Amino acid sequence: MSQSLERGLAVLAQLAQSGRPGDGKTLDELAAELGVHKSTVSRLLRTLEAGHFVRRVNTRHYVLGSALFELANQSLDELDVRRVAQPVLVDLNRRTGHTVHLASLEAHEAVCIDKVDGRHSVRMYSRIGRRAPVHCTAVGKVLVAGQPAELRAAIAAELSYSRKTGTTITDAGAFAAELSRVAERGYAVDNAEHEDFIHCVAAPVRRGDGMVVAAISLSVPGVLLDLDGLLALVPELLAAAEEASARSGWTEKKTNR
Amino acid sequence: MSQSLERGLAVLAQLAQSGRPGDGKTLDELAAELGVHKSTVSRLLRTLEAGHFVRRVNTRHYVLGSALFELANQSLDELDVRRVAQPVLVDLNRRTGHTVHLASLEAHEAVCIDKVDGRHSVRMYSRIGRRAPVHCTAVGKVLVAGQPAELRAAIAAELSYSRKTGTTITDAGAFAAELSRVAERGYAVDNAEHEDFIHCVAAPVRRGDGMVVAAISLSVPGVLLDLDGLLALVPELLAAAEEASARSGWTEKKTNR
DNA sequence: ACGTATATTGCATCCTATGCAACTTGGCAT
DNA sequence: ATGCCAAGTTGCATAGGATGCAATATACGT
Repeated sequence: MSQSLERGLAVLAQLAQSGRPGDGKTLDELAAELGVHKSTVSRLLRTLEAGHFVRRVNTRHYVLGSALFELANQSLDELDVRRVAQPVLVDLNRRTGHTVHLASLEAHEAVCIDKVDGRHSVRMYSRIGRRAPVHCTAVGKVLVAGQPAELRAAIAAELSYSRKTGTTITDAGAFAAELSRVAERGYAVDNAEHEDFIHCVAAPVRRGDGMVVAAISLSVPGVLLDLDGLLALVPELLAAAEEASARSGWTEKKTNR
Repeated sequence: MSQSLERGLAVLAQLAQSGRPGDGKTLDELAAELGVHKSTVSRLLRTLEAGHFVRRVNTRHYVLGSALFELANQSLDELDVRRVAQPVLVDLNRRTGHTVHLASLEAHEAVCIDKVDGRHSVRMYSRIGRRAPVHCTAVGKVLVAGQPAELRAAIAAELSYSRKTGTTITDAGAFAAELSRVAERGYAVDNAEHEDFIHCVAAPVRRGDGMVVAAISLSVPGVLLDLDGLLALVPELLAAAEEASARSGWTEKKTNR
């Protein structure tokens, strides 16, 4: 393990949590937060600045720099499924007015790779790049349900099933049963299992060989639309997921599951 | 300067240029490209993987991971000017059908911080996070023209005025004259100075105290719309920039320039 | 099952990263 | 304009981490 690389990445993570957007952090603040000497932080910042990962906004404050944005966006833009799905997400958002996500599986977590905010100003956990647990999110259930049996078992064995709300699934048996329901009806539901008061439904996006490579979801707080109201939107969600799948090369007659 | 941090960042940069989207690179490939031993790369990857900056897509290939996307997007989302300007960009894009950018100044370069693609499928240099020279881009000219005289002079002195196309400004005197024109008419033009066949117009976005903090641009290839056609859209661009400025707290009567 | 390619790890060594202290620079109050 | 103090930078000695090599382990293709 590379200690100074770890420290450099920790500097980036601290700068991302500035709390004072645009203002950044001073060298002394970073040193205190990371528990290393300010001369060490000064040298790390020098390296990060040279590579445009960090920049100084005045003599005293540091913020994240454009190299980070460029690497991240370049990589996201190259994700085929994200590119082909984007017009579908925008359209679903336009028609329903609610927050739409696209997520993919990374090891045993769901990662948000695109997001279109709903008409209403709603604060949610999700953010592009952010990982979420698969046992209690609609996208997570869809992604795991869509993997080969062996991989599903391996993932299920690795999960910690931590409780997030009163309705969270907290054991492997209940999770397996839920995955069966997801496979059977072709979509998943998150009944405020991950975040209190937030309901989601998600459906799979397949690529040419039928494999589930992403999940599209609709998320909405219960105060705006109750669960029954959200379930009424499932046909539109399924249609959007099929459209995104078609654009990824999938045709329905290939489905064997 | 921190050598192993530099190497770790170089790994990230190499992975961003995979050339085979989604497929990633092997340990041996990275070692060859970076000129270091594969055991060194193995340890760097171990550290990057632990922090989710990198992930393995099978036993042999590495791709950029979600931590990068999360840091980048978290930070971009916190940029006030980007957040308030976004609906304005989307609206300008809807009304004109062309590619709209939002850029800010980072040292003596323009950085794209938001982008809405035009209706036509057009390949352009710009990408969120990517830096561009200020002497031959419309956003660059607007950003520099909008800085205090002392900073303008310092920036102008630092530029290398490298030629990009047949119409690029290549000396300081011509650049200063161009900045005067920009200040006088309130917008800038890029007459294929940065990229052949691509024309742009840009206008300033101000914050509450009148400082220019960003620039909005409209970009279009000459085959879709000639320069005269693009100039006819300047009133809509100016209106959009004023709307974005208003949302950033600027009111017109504060302008002294 | 076997051969080969690729990845990982133990180890010795070199060299880098570190903290400390001194020095420099910048901001602020007077 | 000046002085004081806070913050940032740098020289240096040292500790320890990063490195490459070689051996070993793992994975893939036939």
